[in-house]
Amino acid sequence: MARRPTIRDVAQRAGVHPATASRALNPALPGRITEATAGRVRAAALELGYTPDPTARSLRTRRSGVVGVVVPDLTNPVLPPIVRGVEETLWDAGLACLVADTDNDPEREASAIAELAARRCEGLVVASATRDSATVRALAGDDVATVLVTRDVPAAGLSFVGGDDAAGVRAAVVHLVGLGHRRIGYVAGPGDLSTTRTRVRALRAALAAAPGRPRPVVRHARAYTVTAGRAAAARMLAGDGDLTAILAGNDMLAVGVYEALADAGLRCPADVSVVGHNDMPMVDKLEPPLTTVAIPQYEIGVAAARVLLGHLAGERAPERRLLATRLVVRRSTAPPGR
Amino acid sequence: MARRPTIRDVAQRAGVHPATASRALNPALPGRITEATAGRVRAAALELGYTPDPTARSLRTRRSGVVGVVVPDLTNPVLPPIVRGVEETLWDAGLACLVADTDNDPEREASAIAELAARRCEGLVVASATRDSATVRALAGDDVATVLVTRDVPAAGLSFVGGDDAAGVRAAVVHLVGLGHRRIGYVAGPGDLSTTRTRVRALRAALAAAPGRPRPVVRHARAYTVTAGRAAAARMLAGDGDLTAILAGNDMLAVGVYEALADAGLRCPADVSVVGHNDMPMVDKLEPPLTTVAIPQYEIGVAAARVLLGHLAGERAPERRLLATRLVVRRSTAPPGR
DNA sequence: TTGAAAGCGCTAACAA
DNA sequence: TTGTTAGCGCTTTCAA
Repeated sequence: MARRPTIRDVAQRAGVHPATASRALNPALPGRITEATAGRVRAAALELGYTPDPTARSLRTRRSGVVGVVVPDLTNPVLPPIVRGVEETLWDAGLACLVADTDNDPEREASAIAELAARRCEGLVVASATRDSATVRALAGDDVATVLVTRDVPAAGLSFVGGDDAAGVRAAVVHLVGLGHRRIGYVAGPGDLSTTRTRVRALRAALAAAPGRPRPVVRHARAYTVTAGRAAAARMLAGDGDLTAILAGNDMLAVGVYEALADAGLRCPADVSVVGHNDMPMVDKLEPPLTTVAIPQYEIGVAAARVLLGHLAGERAPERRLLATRLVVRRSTAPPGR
Repeated sequence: MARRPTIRDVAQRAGVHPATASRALNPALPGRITEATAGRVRAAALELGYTPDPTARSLRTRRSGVVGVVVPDLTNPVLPPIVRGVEETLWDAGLACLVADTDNDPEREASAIAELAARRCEGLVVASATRDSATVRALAGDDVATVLVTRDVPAAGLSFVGGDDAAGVRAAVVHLVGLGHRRIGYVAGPGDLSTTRTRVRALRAALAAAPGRPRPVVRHARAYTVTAGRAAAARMLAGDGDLTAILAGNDMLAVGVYEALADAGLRCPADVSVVGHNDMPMVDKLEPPLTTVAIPQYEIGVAAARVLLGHLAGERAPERRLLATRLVVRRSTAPPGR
């Protein structure tokens, strides 16, 4: 027998009907089977090295056992830990992950999601959504289980899992204000991402609540990249030269801020303190090591997978989970004017 | 019609037989179709929003359209660019990627590959292989198309794509020797990985060819991680205190070397020069910026995907592709004894 | 060029 | 508890 064994081969060998063999190998199916026959079937399956054909099973059960994972850019160090959390959790639940990278391109997001739907993914984990993504919003109408990660789409009625960014930014501001800073700038990411909005809003609120109500100075970078951060920080330093601290929308931008400071002949933290967001790998090795808002990346991935599993199990109501963030103080922040 | 349209719906609407509709929508199939009927079928498909069910198609054609990608640890910054190269190239060829992370665990590698095989992956891209992986070696006997990436399994008769590490290490040694270094240490990775072997062998050969034939000092780290690198470098410094330069098996280890030097009160590059391998993201932001052997990560991924596509197209002979590496000189290397 | 019939491997529904 | 029948949606073979 050169070809792979089928359930019929197993059944024949065990002297039972294919349907019986199927039930014996799959206890979840309706119909109790004698332990005796079940044993014979299992033995036959083992001897033949039988593994069920997932394609045939999918066709019959209408369940593919596959989940789509859509990421904006796997090269961004924040994402791999999240993807790992998703992947490991789903894998343990018997689901495999089809990963698609959109390169932050809405068109590629649309085609990726279409292709994943065409492949009959049972669920979708989407980390690439812009706030106004029509593609993602359309998912809410579909019956496909969906969880947004990190990047939310307001009012889409979809589940969302991310870090509690507002609390993180608040802690960062409290930290800086406590050190004595009153002139604080914020290098934000692109405005079409929910993360940016959330963080900027939290910044404004935190400053409004701080002693002396420092005026928020906000500049948007064109992307969450080092070069974009450098450019935005340079503009900020040119416009508001008296800043003593700069928060960055994420760690990539923070590295850009470092570069802009160096360009301007300013030292960190002696002249300007810097705070990042995400605590991505390696930022503790920068000079100076970066103070940043740590988000539980792996746990976010795990939580997203769990929420998705809930939807696949029949839970219809969308869920929002904000996981605790934590300010990690390193050497990029210090009292001003030293 | 709440349910998705099938080929029968399309056929009915176009007034033809399902088989005809199938042929009309899939020109590659045998049997020429009149442009007139083909047009009607296409129109019907468009109106109904028909997309073929990949599951049913797979069952019939025995092709899943899915490729498995097995990585040792997505969190390692070298891998994401490679995975992106693989994923984008395969996606453009109409293949989707199932990604599995083994966490550097041979057992998980075995179960991942088994599961991917059970899911009828048409091909496999394996970046997790240890030199003696029985699981991977068994793939050579199977008929499943396989490409090893970065980590080879000698004599397995499988295709391999990676960087030209030997040339890279040679260039690094030439660079150090040119600066005047004669006492050079090598912090190697685990010995069960082909990358480690290749790089260590290249180091020995390069030193043997250098003026004065410097004696190679090699210590193995237990894993390609910062902490393991730090420990190995500490042992090395304790044993051979007169080293003026240390090459590291990869950039993670190099960061560990930085830490061990700091622990020992030594400065880089004033006291000891350091060279890494891979040029992973952010190592140019370390203090000092790391001199390292750059491997074309994304291109390696693309090349691996291309080789796999070749196998899927019928090419049986295994292929070996070593992509050019390049020494990137930054500030972690300088003449000795300053 | 098109239609008819069959079947990929599995499991759901029903019957015994 | 087990067997029978049928069919998931598609494509392939064969016949017209």
